[in-house]
Parts: sequence; structure tokens; C-alpha cells
Amino acid sequence: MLDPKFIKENIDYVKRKMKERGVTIDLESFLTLEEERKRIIREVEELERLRNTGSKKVGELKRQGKNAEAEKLHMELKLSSEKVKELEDKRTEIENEFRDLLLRIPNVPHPSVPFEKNSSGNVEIKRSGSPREFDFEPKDHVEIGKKLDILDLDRASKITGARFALYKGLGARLERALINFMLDLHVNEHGYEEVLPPFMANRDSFIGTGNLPKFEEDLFKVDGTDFYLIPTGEVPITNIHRDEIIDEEELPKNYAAYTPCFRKEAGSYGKDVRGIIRQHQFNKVELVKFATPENSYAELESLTKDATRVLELLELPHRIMLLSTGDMGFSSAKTYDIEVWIPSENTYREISSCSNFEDFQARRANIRYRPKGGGKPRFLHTLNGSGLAVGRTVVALLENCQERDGSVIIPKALVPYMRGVERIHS
RNA sequence: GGAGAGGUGGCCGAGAGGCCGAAGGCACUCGCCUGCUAAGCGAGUAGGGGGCUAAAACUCCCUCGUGGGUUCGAAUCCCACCCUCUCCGCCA
Repeated sequence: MLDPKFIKENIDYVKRKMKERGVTIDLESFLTLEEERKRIIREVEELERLRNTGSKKVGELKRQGKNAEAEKLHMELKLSSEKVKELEDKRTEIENEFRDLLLRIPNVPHPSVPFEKNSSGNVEIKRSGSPREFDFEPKDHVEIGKKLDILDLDRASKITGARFALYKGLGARLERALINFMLDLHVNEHGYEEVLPPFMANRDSFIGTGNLPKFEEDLFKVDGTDFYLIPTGEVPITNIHRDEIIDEEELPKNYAAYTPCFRKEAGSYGKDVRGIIRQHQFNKVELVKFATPENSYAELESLTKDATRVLELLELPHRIMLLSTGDMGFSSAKTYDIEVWIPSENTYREISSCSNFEDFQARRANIRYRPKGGGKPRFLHTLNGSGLAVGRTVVALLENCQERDGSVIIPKALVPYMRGVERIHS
């Protein structure tokens, strides 16, 4: 959520930024509504003031035994009280409308974000490792997984449906090994606090991170409740501190968590239908930071670095992309995508997305901090990034580390987590 | 799922239609005092929104779990929901 005051005072800037994002927001009607809101607040408060002082007077008169006078005033107030109620209804209506509109306005991109309406404007920041030259025809992860009997997509679709996976044997162990490896790295070496949050969250939490009210069609709702399955750990973790005021001394707060993620993937029916690149359920290790506005961009860099470290230790070729205005998520002010090399697709694919939301989520979720030495609470900045998407890491690993004989060599860093298994073969 | 108890400021806790944004305590901050420390004395310490401001000061409105209702007036009465605790049932 943007600061209404900021919108008002920088209307042209905000308009331009929205345009760069490729979204159309009716900011004129926003301003009108904002005026209307203030007008009615003034009106209601004036009436309430009169009623309050009047009511107090009635009490005083009664205590003094002047019942006739009290009764007279009482009758007068009865009328104005009705008026107050009417106006309050109107006020609620307008404030709701105002809030609804505000909740549907995306974040303003940071000035360092390149302007382009789509992903063609993304800028490569860094590349690490180079795609392997195979001296044989490499297979894709589906084939590898099938041959090694570690990935069974046919049976998964029997159990549930398309876009679900059944891992078996060393495949299941590999998934679990990666989760533990990533968590240990972030917790023990990068200083994140490990948490294990609920995998469902309520509506308020989703509004807090910006997934609602706009993106309901992407979510699985749990029937008969107000809960949704989380599409990312970002939702429960960011909401750990909803409606809280944190002392500045405690910032930055860094959390790491493993969660499964559930996504409807509506609108991507034709995309990535083969394999486990795009699933309705997948595992992820998520990193979330709460930082001061002064430090949040430095924290974005270190967050991205922490996530990238996983790929470095796994020795997987990857690159870091700075997303352009048109390719960023709704809540983000600046986003780096980390992309890993996928041999079967002969391209890099997103495996992590690291964003600074500035105070956009904090404002929605009401997360503030008290500055050192006291003073008014301020909204803090929230950040998050995958560290990493586990399913896609498996894909990258199987494909990049495959051998001519169909076996897969486990990267050294992961071997201890595989209970010493150095190679998966049939 | 059933029965009961309860949700009040940073924390503990009183208040049971008007004198209550709220006693008292703890904690914290500032000042005084005591050679340091402890104790003592005095003052202060919630959040949001509106008006006025360059900004404050100031002032008004809202907030006692949330939302509705009754009333001239609600922390206090009524209804619904949420959450916590205890007991019973069921369950990993």
C-alpha cells in the first residue's frame, strides 16, 4: 500500500511509475475520494464533538438533580445522535472504498529499476559458471527421473492430478537433503533464524503481503474456512510481525523457513506442462528480512547473495537478473531474479526471486519499528527471496549433473546430506 | 465437537452505564538526592486519524479482542464472531 499523502503530493510521479509498470490506475478518482473522505471526517467529528459535550452535560445536570433541564437536553441530543449514526455509516462506506482502491495500487518501482513493459528489459547483473558442454545427448529431468526410478509423475497424477509429483527413493532423499542443506546454510552461516510456520494463512495475512484482494484466483482456498494454502513462505513469515512495533535495536530481523507452496497456476495452462518446473505444490526455503528504510537496499544485496550462495555451493551455472518495471511483482519496489541453467531447455530459468518491498507490505500489515532514542513509530521495510525453490533445484541438479550412463553425480556439498551417496544410478 | 472461565496501556491488574483513555503496581525516561551501587523523592511515558502548522506546540475524533446493537451517553448492557485457558470427548 502506498502512502496516500505521498500519492497526493507526487501525483505525476506516481502516474508515470504506474504507466512504466504497464498498469492503469484511476488516480483522479483516487484524489476525489481522498477529498471526499477528509470532508466527511471533518463533518462527522464536528457532530460527534457536539454530541459528546452534550452528553456529558446531561450527566452533570442529573447529578445536580436538575432533571427537567437534563430531560430537555436529552431530547435534543436524541435527534443529533441519529444524524451522527447516518454520517458514520457514510464515513465507513467511503473509507472502505478508499482502502479498497488503495489496496489495488501496486508498488512504485525504485529509480534504479530499468523501464520496460515486459521481461525484455531485464538486465543481467552477474553470471557465474558456464553451461556444460555435453559430449552426449543430455536428457531432461523427466527422463532421468524415470530411468533412475526417483520421480514418478504418472502415479502422482493418479493420486491427485496434473502438476503434482511423487518422489521416490533417492529422489525423495534428494529433495529432503536440499531442504536441510539450504536451511543449515542460511541458519548457521548466514545468520537467519529458523522458523516453521503454518502452511495456511487467513485473509488478513494475505492482504498484508499483497496477495489479496487482487490475486485470489492464484490461491487454493480451504473450503468452509477463511484460510488459504500459502503460495510461498513469504505470507506466513512476513505476517509474524503484523500489527507489531519492533525496537530498532532488533533490526534487521532475518528468518529462514522451509514450506511447501501451493499455487493454482491459473492462466499458465499451456506453459511448462512437462516435468516439475511448474507444479501446484512445490517445496521452497524462504528468506525474509525486516529492515530499517535506511538499510533495506543493502539488505536486498545481501539477501540476493545469500540465496545465490546455494547455487555456488551446488556448482550450478546461474545468473542474476535485475527485473524491469513491467516484469516485477505487484508489491515489489525492486527485484532480482536468480536464474539457473536448464540444459534441456537450453536456457536459464528462475529459481529465486529476491525483492525489496520497502514499506508497501509493512503499511498493509501494519509492521513498524520504534527508532532508537524513541519517537514516533515508522513503517519498516520488508524483503524476501527464495533460498531456493527446491523442485527446480532438483531439476537443475539432475540435468546439469547427469552422466552418459544416465547416472547423476551429487555435488560435494550435498553428499553429507545424502548420507554419503555420491552418485544416483539405476 | 461439548461444558466452563477469560481477553483492559510495554507488562501485571482495578473498573461493572456519565466524574474513565482508564486507579494502583512493575518496567522505562528525565530531574533531585545519597561519595559508587541499592533505596528514596518529583515529573513524564499507548496507537491511529482530522484541523492548524514550515515543523511542532495546540486542539478535536476514534481505539479497553473484532464487528454489530441498545442508549442522550458503553471498557461497563445485548448479539455474533475470533483468540486464550481449564475440564470432557475424539484424534496424530
